[in-house]
Amino acid sequence: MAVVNRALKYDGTVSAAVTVDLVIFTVREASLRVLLIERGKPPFEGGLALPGGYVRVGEGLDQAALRELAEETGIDGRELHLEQLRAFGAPERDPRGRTFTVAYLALGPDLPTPVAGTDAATAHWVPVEAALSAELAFDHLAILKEGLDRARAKLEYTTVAAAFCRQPFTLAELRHVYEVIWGIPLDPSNFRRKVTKAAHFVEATGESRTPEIGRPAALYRRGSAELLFPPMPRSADGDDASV
Amino acid sequence: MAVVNRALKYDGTVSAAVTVDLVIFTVREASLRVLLIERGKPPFEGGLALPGGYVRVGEGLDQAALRELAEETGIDGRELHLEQLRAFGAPERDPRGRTFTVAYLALGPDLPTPVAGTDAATAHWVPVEAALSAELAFDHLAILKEGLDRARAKLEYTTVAAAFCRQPFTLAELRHVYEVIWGIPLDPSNFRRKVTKAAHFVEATGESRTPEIGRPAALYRRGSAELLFPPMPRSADGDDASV
DNA sequence: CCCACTTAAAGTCCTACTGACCATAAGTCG
DNA sequence: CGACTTATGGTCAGTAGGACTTTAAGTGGG
Repeated sequence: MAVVNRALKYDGTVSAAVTVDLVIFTVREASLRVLLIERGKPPFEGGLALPGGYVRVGEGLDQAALRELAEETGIDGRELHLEQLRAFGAPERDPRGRTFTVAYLALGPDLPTPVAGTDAATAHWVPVEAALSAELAFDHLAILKEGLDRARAKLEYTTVAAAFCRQPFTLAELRHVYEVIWGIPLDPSNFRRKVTKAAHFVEATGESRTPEIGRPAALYRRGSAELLFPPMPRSADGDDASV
Repeated sequence: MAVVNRALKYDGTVSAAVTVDLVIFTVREASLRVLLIERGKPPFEGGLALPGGYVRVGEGLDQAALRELAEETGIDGRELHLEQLRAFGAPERDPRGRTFTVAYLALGPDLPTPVAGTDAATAHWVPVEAALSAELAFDHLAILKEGLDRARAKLEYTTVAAAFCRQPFTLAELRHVYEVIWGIPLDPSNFRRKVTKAAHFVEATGESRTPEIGRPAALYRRGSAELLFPPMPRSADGDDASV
Protein backbone atom coordinates (compact mmCIF):
# COMPACT_ATOMS: atom_id res chain seq x y z
CA MET A 1 0.00 0.00 0.00
CA ALA A 2 2.81 2.39 0.84
CA VAL A 3 4.15 1.95 -2.65
CA VAL A 4 0.86 3.16 -3.96
CA ASN A 5 1.30 6.59 -2.49
CA ARG A 6 4.35 7.04 -4.62
CA ALA A 7 5.44 10.43 -5.93
CA LEU A 8 1.83 11.24 -6.67
CA LYS A 9 0.90 12.42 -3.25
CA TYR A 10 2.88 14.86 -1.20
CA ASP A 11 1.17 15.51 2.12
CA GLY A 12 -1.71 14.05 4.02
CA THR A 13 -4.04 13.60 1.08
CA VAL A 14 -5.73 10.29 0.42
CA SER A 15 -5.09 7.71 -2.18
CA ALA A 16 -7.80 5.16 -1.74
CA ALA A 17 -9.72 2.33 -3.32
CA VAL A 18 -13.02 3.21 -4.92
CA THR A 19 -15.97 0.88 -5.13
CA VAL A 20 -19.51 0.99 -6.40
CA ASP A 21 -22.40 -0.47 -4.40
CA LEU A 22 -25.86 -1.10 -5.75
CA VAL A 23 -29.27 -0.76 -4.18
CA ILE A 24 -31.37 -2.84 -6.55
CA PHE A 25 -35.11 -2.75 -5.96
CA THR A 26 -37.86 -4.79 -7.47
CA VAL A 27 -41.50 -5.37 -6.62
CA ARG A 28 -42.46 -8.97 -6.09
CA GLU A 29 -45.44 -10.53 -4.42
CA ALA A 30 -46.78 -7.43 -2.79
CA SER A 31 -43.49 -6.39 -1.27
CA LEU A 32 -40.57 -4.20 -2.22
CA ARG A 33 -37.39 -6.21 -2.29
CA VAL A 34 -33.74 -5.37 -2.35
CA LEU A 35 -30.97 -7.61 -3.61
CA LEU A 36 -28.56 -8.60 -0.85
CA ILE A 37 -25.62 -10.95 -1.02
CA GLU A 38 -23.96 -13.10 1.58
CA ARG A 39 -20.37 -12.06 1.59
CA GLY A 40 -18.01 -14.84 0.58
CA LYS A 41 -14.90 -13.42 2.20
CA PRO A 42 -13.80 -11.12 4.96
CA PRO A 43 -14.48 -8.61 6.23
CA PHE A 44 -18.04 -9.36 7.29
CA GLU A 45 -17.70 -12.86 5.83
CA GLY A 46 -21.09 -14.54 5.83
CA GLY A 47 -22.82 -11.25 6.54
CA LEU A 48 -25.35 -9.53 4.34
CA ALA A 49 -24.31 -6.69 2.09
CA LEU A 50 -25.28 -4.77 -0.98
CA PRO A 51 -23.78 -6.08 -4.20
CA GLY A 52 -20.84 -4.10 -5.47
CA GLY A 53 -17.16 -4.14 -6.18
CA TYR A 54 -14.07 -2.23 -7.07
CA VAL A 55 -13.95 0.25 -9.88
CA ARG A 56 -11.35 -0.86 -12.40
CA VAL A 57 -8.64 1.03 -14.16
CA GLY A 58 -9.96 2.96 -17.11
CA GLU A 59 -13.53 2.35 -16.05
CA GLY A 60 -16.07 5.10 -15.37
CA LEU A 61 -18.44 5.01 -12.42
CA ASP A 62 -21.61 4.29 -14.39
CA GLN A 63 -19.71 1.71 -16.35
CA ALA A 64 -18.54 0.00 -13.17
CA ALA A 65 -22.09 -0.02 -11.83
CA LEU A 66 -23.37 -1.63 -15.00
CA ARG A 67 -20.63 -4.24 -14.92
CA GLU A 68 -21.27 -5.13 -11.30
CA LEU A 69 -24.95 -5.33 -12.04
CA ALA A 70 -24.30 -7.83 -14.79
CA GLU A 71 -21.77 -9.82 -12.77
CA GLU A 72 -23.83 -10.08 -9.62
CA THR A 73 -27.25 -10.52 -11.09
CA GLY A 74 -26.73 -11.52 -14.69
CA ILE A 75 -29.01 -8.68 -15.69
CA ASP A 76 -28.49 -6.43 -18.65
CA GLY A 77 -28.52 -3.04 -17.00
CA ARG A 78 -29.86 -1.35 -20.08
CA GLU A 79 -33.24 -2.76 -19.24
CA LEU A 80 -33.54 -1.03 -15.92
CA HIS A 81 -33.38 2.39 -14.44
CA LEU A 82 -29.94 3.12 -13.04
CA GLU A 83 -28.88 6.32 -11.33
CA GLN A 84 -26.22 7.41 -8.94
CA LEU A 85 -27.25 8.01 -5.36
CA ARG A 86 -24.14 9.64 -3.93
CA ALA A 87 -20.69 8.94 -2.59
CA PHE A 88 -19.93 7.64 0.88
CA GLY A 89 -16.50 8.03 2.33
CA ALA A 90 -16.38 8.03 6.10
CA PRO A 91 -12.80 7.25 7.14
CA GLU A 92 -13.71 4.14 9.09
CA ARG A 93 -16.31 2.70 6.76
CA ASP A 94 -14.06 -0.20 5.74
CA PRO A 95 -11.88 -1.92 8.35
CA ARG A 96 -9.33 -2.83 5.66
CA GLY A 97 -8.43 0.77 5.04
CA ARG A 98 -9.64 3.92 3.41
CA THR A 99 -12.24 3.29 0.75
CA PHE A 100 -14.81 5.42 -0.99
CA THR A 101 -17.94 3.98 -2.45
CA VAL A 102 -20.32 5.43 -4.97
CA ALA A 103 -23.82 4.13 -4.37
CA TYR A 104 -26.20 3.48 -7.23
CA LEU A 105 -29.92 2.94 -7.28
CA ALA A 106 -31.32 0.40 -9.74
CA LEU A 107 -35.01 -0.20 -10.31
CA GLY A 108 -36.41 -2.99 -12.38
CA PRO A 109 -39.30 -5.39 -12.92
CA ASP A 110 -39.45 -8.66 -11.04
CA LEU A 111 -35.97 -9.89 -11.83
CA PRO A 112 -34.73 -13.44 -12.21
CA THR A 113 -33.14 -14.94 -9.13
CA PRO A 114 -29.56 -13.88 -9.53
CA VAL A 115 -26.70 -16.24 -10.10
CA ALA A 116 -23.83 -16.33 -7.66
CA GLY A 117 -21.23 -13.84 -8.77
CA THR A 118 -17.55 -13.63 -8.15
CA ASP A 119 -17.42 -12.22 -4.64
CA ALA A 120 -20.96 -13.12 -3.76
CA ALA A 121 -21.65 -16.43 -2.22
CA THR A 122 -25.40 -16.24 -2.68
CA ALA A 123 -27.85 -13.51 -3.47
CA HIS A 124 -31.41 -13.06 -2.23
CA TRP A 125 -34.31 -10.76 -2.83
CA VAL A 126 -35.00 -9.54 0.69
CA PRO A 127 -38.12 -7.56 1.61
CA VAL A 128 -36.96 -4.09 2.54
CA GLU A 129 -38.57 -4.08 5.97
CA ALA A 130 -36.49 -7.15 6.77
CA ALA A 131 -33.37 -5.64 5.26
CA LEU A 132 -33.80 -2.45 7.26
CA SER A 133 -33.73 -4.36 10.51
CA ALA A 134 -30.89 -6.64 9.45
CA GLU A 135 -27.25 -6.07 10.17
CA LEU A 136 -25.63 -5.10 6.93
CA ALA A 137 -21.92 -4.89 6.29
CA PHE A 138 -20.04 -1.59 6.22
CA ASP A 139 -22.36 1.43 5.99
CA HIS A 140 -24.75 -0.41 3.71
CA LEU A 141 -27.73 0.14 5.95
CA ALA A 142 -27.39 3.89 5.56
CA ILE A 143 -26.99 3.48 1.82
CA LEU A 144 -30.10 1.31 1.66
CA LYS A 145 -32.09 3.90 3.58
CA GLU A 146 -31.04 6.64 1.24
CA GLY A 147 -31.89 4.48 -1.73
CA LEU A 148 -35.34 3.82 -0.33
CA ASP A 149 -35.95 7.49 0.36
CA ARG A 150 -34.83 8.38 -3.13
CA ALA A 151 -37.02 5.76 -4.75
CA ARG A 152 -40.06 6.86 -2.77
CA ALA A 153 -39.47 10.48 -3.62
CA LYS A 154 -38.88 9.81 -7.29
CA LEU A 155 -42.21 8.09 -7.69
CA GLU A 156 -43.83 11.41 -6.95
CA TYR A 157 -42.41 13.58 -9.64
CA THR A 158 -41.01 11.18 -12.23
CA THR A 159 -42.32 8.26 -14.23
CA VAL A 160 -39.83 5.72 -12.87
CA ALA A 161 -42.61 3.66 -11.36
CA ALA A 162 -43.08 2.20 -14.82
CA ALA A 163 -39.54 0.82 -14.63
CA PHE A 164 -40.83 -1.73 -12.15
CA CYS A 165 -43.35 -3.10 -14.64
CA ARG A 166 -42.60 -5.53 -17.40
CA GLN A 167 -44.16 -4.25 -20.60
CA PRO A 168 -46.91 -4.22 -21.47
CA PHE A 169 -48.55 -3.64 -18.11
CA THR A 170 -51.96 -2.82 -16.70
CA LEU A 171 -52.71 0.28 -14.71
CA ALA A 172 -53.46 -1.93 -11.73
CA GLU A 173 -49.92 -3.24 -11.90
CA LEU A 174 -48.53 0.25 -12.05
CA ARG A 175 -50.69 1.31 -9.15
CA HIS A 176 -49.51 -1.70 -7.24
CA VAL A 177 -45.95 -0.41 -7.54
CA TYR A 178 -46.92 2.84 -5.88
CA GLU A 179 -48.89 1.11 -3.17
CA VAL A 180 -46.10 -1.28 -2.30
CA ILE A 181 -43.32 1.30 -2.30
CA TRP A 182 -45.28 3.97 -0.46
CA GLY A 183 -47.02 1.50 1.76
CA ILE A 184 -50.39 3.15 1.33
CA PRO A 185 -53.46 2.26 -0.76
CA LEU A 186 -54.40 4.48 -3.67
CA ASP A 187 -57.84 4.98 -5.14
CA PRO A 188 -57.94 3.02 -8.41
CA SER A 189 -60.24 5.46 -10.12
CA ASN A 190 -58.32 8.58 -9.23
CA PHE A 191 -55.04 6.89 -10.04
CA ARG A 192 -56.27 6.02 -13.49
CA ARG A 193 -57.45 9.54 -14.15
CA LYS A 194 -54.13 10.94 -13.03
CA VAL A 195 -51.93 8.59 -15.01
CA THR A 196 -53.86 8.70 -18.23
CA LYS A 197 -54.21 12.47 -18.20
CA ALA A 198 -50.52 13.06 -17.58
CA ALA A 199 -48.74 13.66 -20.86
CA HIS A 200 -46.76 10.66 -22.11
CA PHE A 201 -46.56 8.81 -18.81
CA VAL A 202 -48.09 5.70 -20.37
CA GLU A 203 -49.51 4.99 -23.76
CA ALA A 204 -52.25 2.49 -24.48
CA THR A 205 -51.35 -0.44 -26.67
CA GLY A 206 -54.97 -0.97 -27.60
CA GLU A 207 -54.83 -4.55 -26.40
CA SER A 208 -56.04 -6.01 -23.15
CA ARG A 209 -55.25 -8.90 -20.89
CA THR A 210 -57.87 -11.16 -19.36
CA PRO A 211 -57.03 -12.25 -15.82
CA GLU A 212 -58.29 -15.40 -14.15
CA ILE A 213 -61.11 -13.50 -12.59
CA GLY A 214 -62.46 -10.05 -13.19
CA ARG A 215 -62.82 -7.74 -16.12
CA PRO A 216 -59.99 -7.64 -18.67
CA ALA A 217 -57.58 -4.75 -18.24
CA ALA A 218 -56.24 -2.52 -20.96
CA LEU A 219 -52.51 -2.78 -21.57
CA TYR A 220 -50.07 0.09 -21.63
CA ARG A 221 -46.40 0.67 -22.19
CA ARG A 222 -44.04 3.34 -20.98
CA GLY A 223 -44.40 6.75 -22.55
CA SER A 224 -41.63 9.13 -23.43
CA ALA A 225 -41.96 11.43 -20.41
CA GLU A 226 -39.40 11.23 -17.63
CA LEU A 227 -40.92 13.86 -15.39
CA LEU A 228 -44.45 13.72 -14.07
CA PHE A 229 -46.22 17.04 -13.94
CA PRO A 230 -48.18 17.71 -11.87
CA PRO A 231 -46.64 15.22 -9.45
CA MET A 232 -48.38 12.14 -8.12
CA PRO A 233 -49.76 13.30 -4.78
CA ARG A 234 -48.63 11.29 -1.82
CA SER A 235 -51.11 11.73 1.00
CA ALA A 236 -49.85 14.41 3.34
CA ASP A 237 -49.33 11.94 6.20
CA GLY A 238 -45.94 10.77 5.03
CA ASP A 239 -44.63 7.38 6.09
CA ASP A 240 -41.10 8.65 6.41
CA ALA A 241 -41.63 8.29 10.10
CA SER A 242 -41.85 4.52 9.67
CA VAL A 243 -38.37 3.22 10.25
CA MET B 1 1.11 0.11 -17.16
CA ALA B 2 0.03 -3.42 -16.61
CA VAL B 3 2.92 -4.07 -14.28
CA VAL B 4 2.28 -0.92 -12.34
CA ASN B 5 -1.34 -1.65 -11.86
CA ARG B 6 -0.58 -5.10 -10.67
CA ALA B 7 1.73 -3.66 -8.10
CA LEU B 8 -0.91 -1.23 -7.06
CA LYS B 9 -3.52 -3.76 -6.13
CA TYR B 10 -4.16 -7.37 -6.93
CA ASP B 11 -6.07 -7.04 -10.19
CA GLY B 12 -7.09 -4.10 -12.31
CA THR B 13 -8.84 -2.16 -9.59
CA VAL B 14 -8.17 1.50 -9.00
CA SER B 15 -6.35 3.29 -6.28
CA ALA B 16 -6.91 6.95 -6.85
CA ALA B 17 -6.87 10.39 -5.38
CA VAL B 18 -10.18 11.75 -4.14
CA THR B 19 -11.11 15.40 -4.15
CA VAL B 20 -14.10 17.52 -3.26
CA ASP B 21 -15.28 20.36 -5.49
CA LEU B 22 -17.77 23.01 -4.50
CA VAL B 23 -20.48 24.75 -6.43
CA ILE B 24 -21.13 27.77 -4.23
CA PHE B 25 -24.06 29.94 -5.23
CA THR B 26 -25.17 33.28 -3.97
CA VAL B 27 -27.59 35.93 -5.18
CA ARG B 28 -26.10 39.36 -5.68
CA GLU B 29 -27.30 42.34 -7.61
CA ALA B 30 -30.06 40.64 -9.50
CA SER B 31 -27.94 37.75 -10.67
CA LEU B 32 -27.08 34.29 -9.49
CA ARG B 33 -23.36 33.94 -8.99
CA VAL B 34 -21.00 31.08 -8.56
CA LEU B 35 -17.61 31.21 -6.93
CA LEU B 36 -14.80 30.43 -9.38
CA ILE B 37 -11.08 30.52 -8.81
CA GLU B 38 -8.20 31.12 -11.15
CA ARG B 39 -5.97 28.13 -10.84
CA GLY B 40 -2.53 28.96 -9.50
CA LYS B 41 -0.77 25.88 -10.83
CA PRO B 42 -0.99 23.26 -13.57
CA PRO B 43 -2.93 21.62 -14.95
CA PHE B 44 -5.19 24.34 -16.35
CA GLU B 45 -2.95 26.98 -14.75
CA GLY B 46 -4.59 30.37 -15.03
CA GLY B 47 -7.88 28.79 -16.04
CA LEU B 48 -11.15 29.04 -14.16
CA ALA B 49 -12.28 26.23 -11.92
CA LEU B 50 -14.56 25.40 -9.04
CA PRO B 51 -12.94 25.65 -5.63
CA GLY B 52 -11.96 22.33 -4.14
CA GLY B 53 -9.11 20.15 -3.04
CA TYR B 54 -7.91 16.78 -1.91
CA VAL B 55 -9.62 14.83 0.81
CA ARG B 56 -7.17 14.23 3.61
CA VAL B 57 -6.37 11.12 5.55
CA GLY B 58 -8.88 10.52 8.29
CA GLU B 59 -11.23 13.12 6.90
CA GLY B 60 -14.83 12.47 5.85
CA LEU B 61 -16.34 13.88 2.69
CA ASP B 62 -18.61 16.43 4.33
CA GLN B 63 -15.75 17.40 6.58
CA ALA B 64 -13.46 17.95 3.61
CA ALA B 65 -16.09 20.06 1.90
CA LEU B 66 -16.47 22.24 4.98
CA ARG B 67 -12.72 22.65 5.29
CA GLU B 68 -12.29 23.64 1.66
CA LEU B 69 -15.15 26.05 2.00
CA ALA B 70 -13.42 27.74 4.90
CA GLU B 71 -10.01 27.70 3.24
CA GLU B 72 -11.12 29.07 -0.10
CA THR B 73 -13.74 31.53 1.02
CA GLY B 74 -13.11 32.13 4.67
CA ILE B 75 -16.73 31.30 5.32
CA ASP B 76 -18.01 29.29 8.22
CA GLY B 77 -19.89 26.56 6.43
CA ARG B 78 -22.32 26.12 9.27
CA GLU B 79 -24.04 29.27 8.16
CA LEU B 80 -24.96 27.97 4.76
CA HIS B 81 -26.76 25.13 3.18
CA LEU B 82 -24.35 22.39 2.13
CA GLU B 83 -25.26 19.14 0.43
CA GLN B 84 -23.57 16.58 -1.70
CA LEU B 85 -24.35 16.58 -5.39
CA ARG B 86 -22.73 13.36 -6.54
CA ALA B 87 -19.44 11.78 -7.47
CA PHE B 88 -17.68 12.23 -10.79
CA GLY B 89 -15.05 9.75 -11.88
CA ALA B 90 -14.54 9.57 -15.63
CA PRO B 91 -11.14 7.96 -16.22
CA GLU B 92 -9.76 10.91 -18.16
CA ARG B 93 -11.18 13.73 -16.10
CA ASP B 94 -7.76 14.70 -14.72
CA PRO B 95 -4.72 14.65 -17.01
CA ARG B 96 -2.46 13.91 -14.03
CA GLY B 97 -4.01 10.53 -13.47
CA ARG B 98 -7.04 8.84 -12.09
CA THR B 99 -8.98 11.00 -9.68
CA PHE B 100 -12.48 10.94 -8.31
CA THR B 101 -14.24 14.03 -7.13
CA VAL B 102 -17.26 14.42 -4.94
CA ALA B 103 -19.17 17.55 -5.86
CA TYR B 104 -20.96 19.63 -3.25
CA LEU B 105 -23.58 22.31 -3.56
CA ALA B 106 -23.42 25.28 -1.18
CA LEU B 107 -26.02 28.02 -0.99
CA GLY B 108 -25.66 31.18 1.01
CA PRO B 109 -26.56 34.86 1.33
CA ASP B 110 -24.48 37.48 -0.41
CA LEU B 111 -21.09 36.36 0.79
CA PRO B 112 -17.96 38.44 1.41
CA THR B 113 -15.49 38.55 -1.43
CA PRO B 114 -13.35 35.55 -0.67
CA VAL B 115 -9.74 35.69 0.26
CA ALA B 116 -7.17 33.91 -1.86
CA GLY B 117 -6.71 30.39 -0.55
CA THR B 118 -3.86 27.99 -0.80
CA ASP B 119 -4.23 26.68 -4.33
CA ALA B 120 -6.38 29.51 -5.53
CA ALA B 121 -4.73 32.55 -6.99
CA THR B 122 -7.87 34.66 -6.96
CA ALA B 123 -11.54 34.01 -6.52
CA HIS B 124 -14.48 35.76 -8.14
CA TRP B 125 -18.23 35.72 -7.94
CA VAL B 126 -19.13 35.04 -11.56
CA PRO B 127 -22.68 35.32 -12.88
CA VAL B 128 -23.77 31.82 -13.82
CA GLU B 129 -24.67 32.67 -17.40
CA ALA B 130 -21.08 33.81 -17.87
CA ALA B 131 -19.70 30.78 -16.08
CA LEU B 132 -21.77 28.43 -18.23
CA SER B 133 -20.19 29.78 -21.38
CA ALA B 134 -16.71 29.91 -19.93
CA GLU B 135 -14.10 27.22 -20.29
CA LEU B 136 -13.76 25.58 -16.93
CA ALA B 137 -11.02 23.20 -15.90
CA PHE B 138 -11.57 19.44 -15.75
CA ASP B 139 -15.25 18.47 -15.89
CA HIS B 140 -16.26 21.44 -13.81
CA LEU B 141 -18.69 22.74 -16.38
CA ALA B 142 -20.73 19.56 -16.11
CA ILE B 143 -20.59 19.79 -12.33
CA LEU B 144 -21.73 23.39 -12.42
CA LYS B 145 -24.66 22.49 -14.65
CA GLU B 146 -25.75 19.74 -12.30
CA GLY B 147 -25.45 22.08 -9.37
CA LEU B 148 -27.59 24.65 -11.11
CA ASP B 149 -30.23 22.08 -12.00
CA ARG B 150 -30.27 20.82 -8.46
CA ALA B 151 -30.58 24.30 -6.99
CA ARG B 152 -33.43 25.19 -9.31
CA ALA B 153 -35.24 21.98 -8.55
CA LYS B 154 -34.79 22.29 -4.82
CA LEU B 155 -36.41 25.69 -4.72
CA GLU B 156 -39.60 23.99 -5.79
CA TYR B 157 -40.11 21.50 -3.04
CA THR B 158 -37.86 22.66 -0.22
CA THR B 159 -37.36 25.85 1.74
CA VAL B 160 -33.70 26.34 0.77
CA ALA B 161 -34.46 29.59 -0.95
CA ALA B 162 -34.36 31.19 2.48
CA ALA B 163 -30.71 30.12 2.75
CA PHE B 164 -29.89 32.85 0.24
CA CYS B 165 -31.35 35.56 2.48
CA ARG B 166 -29.61 37.13 5.41
CA GLN B 167 -32.00 37.17 8.35
CA PRO B 168 -34.29 38.85 8.88
CA PHE B 169 -35.56 39.27 5.33
CA THR B 170 -38.58 40.62 3.52
CA LEU B 171 -40.83 38.52 1.32
CA ALA B 172 -39.72 40.61 -1.63
CA GLU B 173 -36.15 39.54 -0.99
CA LEU B 174 -37.19 35.93 -0.80
CA ARG B 175 -39.18 36.27 -4.00
CA HIS B 176 -36.20 37.88 -5.63
CA VAL B 177 -34.22 34.71 -4.98
CA TYR B 178 -36.75 32.64 -6.86
CA GLU B 179 -36.94 35.11 -9.70
CA VAL B 180 -33.19 35.28 -10.15
CA ILE B 181 -32.57 31.56 -9.94
CA TRP B 182 -35.51 30.54 -12.08
CA GLY B 183 -35.14 33.47 -14.39
CA ILE B 184 -38.85 34.22 -14.43
CA PRO B 185 -40.96 36.86 -12.68
CA LEU B 186 -43.39 35.77 -9.98
CA ASP B 187 -46.58 37.53 -8.96
CA PRO B 188 -45.85 39.27 -5.64
CA SER B 189 -49.33 38.78 -4.32
CA ASN B 190 -49.60 35.09 -5.11
CA PHE B 191 -46.09 34.50 -3.86
CA ARG B 192 -46.96 36.06 -0.55
CA ARG B 193 -50.11 34.00 -0.19
CA LYS B 194 -48.20 30.85 -0.96
CA VAL B 195 -45.27 31.44 1.35
CA THR B 196 -47.24 32.64 4.34
CA LYS B 197 -49.78 29.83 4.08
CA ALA B 198 -47.15 27.11 3.87
CA ALA B 199 -46.48 25.70 7.32
CA HIS B 200 -43.26 26.92 8.91
CA PHE B 201 -41.59 28.17 5.75
CA VAL B 202 -41.10 31.62 7.25
CA GLU B 203 -42.19 33.20 10.49
CA ALA B 204 -42.94 36.85 10.98
CA THR B 205 -40.72 38.73 13.39
CA GLY B 206 -43.35 41.40 13.91
CA GLU B 207 -40.94 44.09 12.87
CA SER B 208 -40.65 45.85 9.57
CA ARG B 209 -38.01 47.61 7.52
CA THR B 210 -38.55 50.93 5.80
CA PRO B 211 -36.83 51.18 2.45
CA GLU B 212 -35.73 54.42 0.78
CA ILE B 213 -38.94 54.55 -1.18
CA GLY B 214 -42.15 52.61 -0.87
CA ARG B 215 -44.15 51.11 1.91
CA PRO B 216 -42.25 49.38 4.74
CA ALA B 217 -42.09 45.61 4.45
CA ALA B 218 -42.65 43.13 7.24
CA LEU B 219 -39.61 41.10 8.28
CA TYR B 220 -39.42 37.34 8.51
CA ARG B 221 -36.94 34.70 9.46
CA ARG B 222 -36.53 31.09 8.40
CA GLY B 223 -39.05 28.65 9.77
CA SER B 224 -38.42 25.10 10.90
CA ALA B 225 -39.71 23.35 7.77
CA GLU B 226 -37.25 21.85 5.31
CA LEU B 227 -39.78 20.60 2.82
CA LEU B 228 -42.32 22.79 1.11
CA PHE B 229 -45.72 21.22 0.65
CA PRO B 230 -47.42 21.82 -1.66
CA PRO B 231 -44.41 22.76 -3.78
CA MET B 232 -43.78 26.21 -5.17
CA PRO B 233 -45.18 25.99 -8.68
CA ARG B 234 -42.74 26.82 -11.42
CA SER B 235 -44.70 27.92 -14.45
CA ALA B 236 -45.37 24.93 -16.66
CA ASP B 237 -43.11 26.23 -19.39
CA GLY B 238 -40.05 25.02 -17.59
CA ASP B 239 -36.56 25.76 -18.74
CA ASP B 240 -35.63 22.11 -18.46
CA ALA B 241 -35.86 22.12 -22.21
CA SER B 242 -32.86 24.40 -22.30
CA VAL B 243 -29.96 22.01 -22.59
C1' DC C 1 -50.18 70.31 3.60
C1' DC C 2 -51.69 67.86 -0.21
C1' DC C 3 -50.31 65.11 -4.07
C1' DA C 4 -47.65 62.11 -7.02
C1' DC C 5 -44.93 58.09 -6.76
C1' DT C 6 -43.34 53.64 -5.05
C1' DT C 7 -43.77 49.26 -2.97
C1' DA C 8 -46.43 46.19 0.42
C1' DA C 9 -50.33 43.71 1.52
C1' DA C 10 -54.93 42.02 1.01
C1' DG C 11 -58.93 40.59 -1.55
C1' DT C 12 -61.70 38.78 -5.84
C1' DC C 13 -62.83 35.66 -9.52
C1' DC C 14 -62.26 31.78 -12.09
C1' DT C 15 -60.10 27.51 -13.53
C1' DA C 16 -57.62 23.10 -12.80
C1' DC C 17 -56.68 19.37 -9.86
C1' DT C 18 -57.80 16.11 -6.43
C1' DG C 19 -60.20 13.17 -2.81
C1' DA C 20 -64.17 10.68 -1.77
C1' DC C 21 -67.55 8.59 -3.62
C1' DC C 22 -71.04 6.01 -6.82
C1' DA C 23 -72.24 3.62 -11.14
C1' DT C 24 -71.46 0.74 -14.93
C1' DA C 25 -68.80 -2.65 -17.82
C1' DA C 26 -66.77 -7.06 -18.85
C1' DG C 27 -64.94 -10.93 -17.82
C1' DT C 28 -65.18 -15.99 -14.83
C1' DC C 29 -67.47 -19.49 -12.22
C1' DG C 30 -71.27 -21.84 -10.24
C1' DC D 1 -78.76 -16.68 -15.63
C1' DG D 2 -76.97 -14.62 -11.44
C1' DA D 3 -73.10 -13.96 -8.10
C1' DC D 4 -68.56 -12.43 -7.87
C1' DT D 5 -64.42 -9.91 -9.20
C1' DT D 6 -61.88 -6.37 -11.18
C1' DA D 7 -61.75 -2.44 -14.64
C1' DT D 8 -63.36 1.82 -16.09
C1' DG D 9 -66.06 5.93 -16.09
C1' DG D 10 -68.63 9.80 -13.85
C1' DT D 11 -70.18 13.12 -10.12
C1' DC D 12 -69.52 16.59 -6.67
C1' DA D 13 -67.37 19.48 -3.47
C1' DG D 14 -63.17 21.47 -1.55
C1' DT D 15 -58.70 23.53 -2.43
C1' DA D 16 -54.88 25.60 -4.66
C1' DG D 17 -53.13 28.70 -7.93
C1' DG D 18 -52.98 32.32 -12.00
C1' DA D 19 -54.53 36.86 -13.30
C1' DC D 20 -56.08 40.88 -11.64
C1' DT D 21 -57.89 44.82 -8.61
C1' DT D 22 -57.84 47.46 -4.47
C1' DT D 23 -56.15 49.45 -0.36
C1' DA D 24 -52.16 50.64 2.81
C1' DA D 25 -48.01 53.02 4.18
C1' DG D 26 -44.06 54.99 3.48
C1' DT D 27 -41.09 58.76 0.55
C1' DG D 28 -40.18 63.39 -1.64
C1' DG D 29 -41.89 67.63 -4.45
C1' DG D 30 -44.59 71.55 -5.10
